[in-house]
Amino acid sequence: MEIDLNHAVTEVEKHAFCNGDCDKASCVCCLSSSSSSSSASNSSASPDSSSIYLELWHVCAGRLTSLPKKGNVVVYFPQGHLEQAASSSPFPPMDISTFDLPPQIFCRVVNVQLLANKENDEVYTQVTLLPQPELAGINLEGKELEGLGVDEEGGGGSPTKSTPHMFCKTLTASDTSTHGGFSVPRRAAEDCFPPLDYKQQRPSQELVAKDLHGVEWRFRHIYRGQPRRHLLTTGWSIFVSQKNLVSGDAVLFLRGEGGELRLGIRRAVRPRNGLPDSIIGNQNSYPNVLSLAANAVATKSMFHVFYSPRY
Amino acid sequence: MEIDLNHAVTEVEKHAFCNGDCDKASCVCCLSSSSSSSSASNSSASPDSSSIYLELWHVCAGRLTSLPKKGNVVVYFPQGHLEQAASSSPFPPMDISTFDLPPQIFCRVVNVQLLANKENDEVYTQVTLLPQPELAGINLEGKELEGLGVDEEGGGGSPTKSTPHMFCKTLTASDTSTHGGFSVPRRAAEDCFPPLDYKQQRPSQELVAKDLHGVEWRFRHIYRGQPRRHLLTTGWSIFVSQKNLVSGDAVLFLRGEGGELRLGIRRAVRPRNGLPDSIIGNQNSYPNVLSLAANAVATKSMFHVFYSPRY
DNA sequence: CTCTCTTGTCGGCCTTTCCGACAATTGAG
DNA sequence: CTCAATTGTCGGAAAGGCCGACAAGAGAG
Repeated sequence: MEIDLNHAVTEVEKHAFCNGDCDKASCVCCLSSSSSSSSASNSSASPDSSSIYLELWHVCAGRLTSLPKKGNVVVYFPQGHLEQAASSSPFPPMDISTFDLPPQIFCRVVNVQLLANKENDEVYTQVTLLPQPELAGINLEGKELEGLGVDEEGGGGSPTKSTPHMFCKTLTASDTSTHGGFSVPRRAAEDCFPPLDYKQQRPSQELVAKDLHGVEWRFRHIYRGQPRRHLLTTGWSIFVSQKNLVSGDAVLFLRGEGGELRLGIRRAVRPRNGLPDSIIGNQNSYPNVLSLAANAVATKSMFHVFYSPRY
Repeated sequence: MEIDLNHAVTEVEKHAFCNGDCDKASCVCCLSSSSSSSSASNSSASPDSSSIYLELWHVCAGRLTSLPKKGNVVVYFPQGHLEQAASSSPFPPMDISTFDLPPQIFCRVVNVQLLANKENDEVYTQVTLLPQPELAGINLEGKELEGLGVDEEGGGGSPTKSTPHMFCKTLTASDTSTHGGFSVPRRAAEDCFPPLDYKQQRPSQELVAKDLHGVEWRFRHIYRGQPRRHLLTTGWSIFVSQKNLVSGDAVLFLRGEGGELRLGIRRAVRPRNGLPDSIIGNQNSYPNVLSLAANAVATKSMFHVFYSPRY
């Protein structure tokens, strides 16, 4: 499973392209297609295709996430998709009979792109499906998939054991207040950050970590206080304010093989305000969602399904 | 002169490439070749090829700078180049007779690239010369050029009249202290910045200006105090610290036709510490400087001369 | 010269941010 | 339970940074 997923995404990045959907949402393909040009000191946006990025995506998505496998045949349920879209849409419910669609559509998974919303760092996937009308009559056993992203193998998709050094901490009031910095759990700091010289009185270093968009964040990591503990000071408050973090949200750090750091966020589940808070909701909502599928079936072409693993 | 130079640089950017010399120095070609991919919120590095960039370069270089014209024939003086290189080199002087070079080498100017050092924003040029052995005997009148960058037309190279809205201010102690912001000369603000609504008590706006590397800097521009004056507050101190500015250095702003702002710096001449403080010094210094020219003469191929207009 | 306009520097004050003190909490045994 | 390790929150202090006051300096007439 892990290997397959990695392959799938590597393919995506090789044939990188950017469609209209990328207008507001930052997508991996766009960013990784930016060349290796030397970038300015306070900017950087070119996540590599290393496995640590995939791991970061999965960790941000939550460990329970599983994804459809590229190349597999899945079943797309228009009704299910419509209901899901309706739940986050401001428009009144629509009648599925408007579209001349069968209740189940067999599709091959052509592509699975791991993406992240540029506005709020929400992770999501774009699944590219190609209808397979010749399979319309077969038995469902084994190869089925719900409309949105339940993998055949159940919950086996998170790359737990290939992420040796990572931690995730729910932010406290002190972490998010402007009064101080971020208190790093001891184990976390020792696992993920370069070691400090504990013989010094207040050993410190600069950490640089990239988020899902390839943006670099810099933090001063210091070991001080009585009792002594690990803290992130300078740079932390900027990160909190730019990402709009509040206590209850979580931040996570990953250390790659080469020692490079990645960081991501996982927001606390907040009461829904009824308005779609991400581009995903809009892309999946009326009147597009089913007409696109219907058109794909009619023309035997591909269509896209967006999927937010966390909802 | 201006038109020729513009053409020259446009050519450079069309056929953008990045050679090994760009390792530490940010060059225009590298940056402008980065595609139009959507960039992250706190990053941007893609200077366009508009004339305002050329103007910024010239203003940073100082108005007295003149440059060789692309397509012209110039005379390269190895001895002069060697002496110039020696003045900023830590190595002991060399004897020019080591190289089997004539005292004057007629060359055609194949290219003139306007570049900026990524580390310290120092402007410089890379002049590409092609030896013209068939001209070795002709008279010098009219078409001569010293080894490093004296144009045939003397000092006519700075685009003064095509830079309608710009200012340059030498920074005061107050401008560079952490205690406050930057006091903008009144004429300068009125010339270069969008007008404020003077009826308000403390009118303000956000200014965004790009430097030579295409990096965006944001400043709060406010008109306040008694007597009232223009100030840059938020964002200014970060600029000062990132650029390592001290009182005596100068900052300059340019407003383009479309209202877009550019800014550059011109450092005060500080006592030389003997060590070359830029990659240029190294590139021009022993043992490369003349052997590259000698090799070009022998193989009838091109060679490069780097030139810092301000020294 | 005088008068006005411009702008450099300063004190005041508020916010941000760094620091250790201390205590609440956690976890091992 | 007891004890030690960990870490959340706080007061204090230093630094950053916004404000107008004031006056030095520049320039016009």
